[in-house]
Amino acid sequence: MASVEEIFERYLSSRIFKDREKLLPDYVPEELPHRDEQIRRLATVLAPALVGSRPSNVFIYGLTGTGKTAVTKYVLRKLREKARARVEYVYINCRQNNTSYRVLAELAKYLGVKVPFTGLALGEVMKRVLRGLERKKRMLIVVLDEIDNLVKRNGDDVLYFLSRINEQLEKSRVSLIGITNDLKFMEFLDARVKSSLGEEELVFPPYNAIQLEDILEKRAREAFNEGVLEPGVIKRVAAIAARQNGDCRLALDILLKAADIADREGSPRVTLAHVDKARQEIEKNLTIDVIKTMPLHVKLTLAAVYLLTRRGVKTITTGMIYDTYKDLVTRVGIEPVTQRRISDVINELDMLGLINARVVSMGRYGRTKVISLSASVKSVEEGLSEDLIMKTVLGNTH
DNA sequence: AATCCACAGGAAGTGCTGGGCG
DNA sequence: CGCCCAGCACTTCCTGTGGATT
Repeated sequence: MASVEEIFERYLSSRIFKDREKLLPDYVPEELPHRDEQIRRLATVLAPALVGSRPSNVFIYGLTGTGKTAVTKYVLRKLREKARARVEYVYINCRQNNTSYRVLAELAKYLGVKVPFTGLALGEVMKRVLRGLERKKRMLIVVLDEIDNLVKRNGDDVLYFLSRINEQLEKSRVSLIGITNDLKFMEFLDARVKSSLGEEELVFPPYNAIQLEDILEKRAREAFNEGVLEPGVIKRVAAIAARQNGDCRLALDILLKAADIADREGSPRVTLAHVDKARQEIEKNLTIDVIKTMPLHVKLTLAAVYLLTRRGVKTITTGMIYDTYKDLVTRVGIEPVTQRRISDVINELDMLGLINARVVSMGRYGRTKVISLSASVKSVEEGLSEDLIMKTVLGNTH
C-alpha cells in the first residue's frame, strides 16, 4: 500500500497529463469539429434575440454523445456575450429534474423566486414563475435537456405551460430549446405543444469513426503531454465509440479512463491494453452502479433472471421469472408484489439495458415475453452482492 | 376456421411520504 | 391544526392478441 504522500507525489510527477480537465464530460472546447452546420443553424435561429425579438422555439434531436448539449451551450454562451445582458439562458436537465414540479422549481430558482422543493400545487409554482419572469424584463431562453424523461413520466403539462407562456407575459419573452435523444419523442406530445415546440428542428447525426478520431486527436493535444499515447490508441478508442452509435462522450470517457489507469500503474505511456481495460471497467461500473441504486423488488427480479440464466434455462419467460421471484421473496420473508408489477419491472430492466425482453407468441402456449440477460453475468453478480439482503438470498441458492 | 393459452399492457385507484398553506 | 399537493410504488380489474393446436 502506497502512503498518501506517495500517491500525491506520483500524481504530481505524472508525465501523462498536461491538462486532465479537458477530458471531463462538462468541458466545452473552444472548437467543435464537424458541427459547423449545426452551430450555424442554431445561431441563425437564435440571432433575432439580439435585436429583441423572440427567436423561434427549437427542437434538437440526436443520439447520446453527438454534441447536442455542447453545441447548444456554445452558441448560447456566444449569444449572451454579444447581447450584453439583454438575453439570458437557463439550462435545465430533465433527467435530474424529472418531474413537472422539479423543472418549474428549477426555473423559479433561476429567476430568484422562492419555491419549496415539494408541497405546492403546480398551478401555484406556475404563477410564481410568471411573476418572476415579469420582474426580469428579459429575453430568456430555456433549455430543456433530455426532455423525453419529463414527458414520458409526467405528460406534457409543463411544456404546454411554457410553450404558451408568452401570451401571459408583457415585459419578458421566453424561447424554448428542447433536446432529446429519443427520435420518436414527438409522438408523445399534444398536437399544440408539438407545433409550438417544433418551430425549428435540428438533427445531429452521429459521428463516424474518422470524425471521432479527429475530435479525439484535437482534444488529446490539449490534455496530454506529447508522445504519451501509444500509436493506435486514438484509432482504437474511436472505433469502439463508433460502434456505439458514434457516441463522443463515451470516446472521451474511455480515453480518460485509459489514461488514468496508465497513470495509476505508473506507466509512462497509454497503451492499447489500457484502452481495453478502460472499456471493460466503464461497462462494468455502469451496470454495477445502476444495480446498486435499484429498489429491492427490482433487484429481486433481476436476481431471478440471473438465477434462471445460471441454471441454463434456454427460454426464460415472464411467468418463470415471477415464480422464481416469489421463491426468493419468501426466502427473505417479504410479501411478493403482483405479476402485473413485475411485468413493468421487466420493462424497466429492459430499458436500463440489463436484460433483453421481447414479446413472442408461442401459439397454443400463450403469448409472453422472452427474456435474456444482456449485462455480463459477472457485473450483475457483483452489483447484486453489494446488497446485504441479496447476498443472503443468493448465498443459499447454490 | 375456431379455439384458447399466457401473458401484455391500459386505466383507475390506494396508501404512503414529505412537504406545503391559512 | 386540518386539509391539500405531487410523486411513487403498487394493486385491482380489465381488455387484447399471435399463432400452434384442435
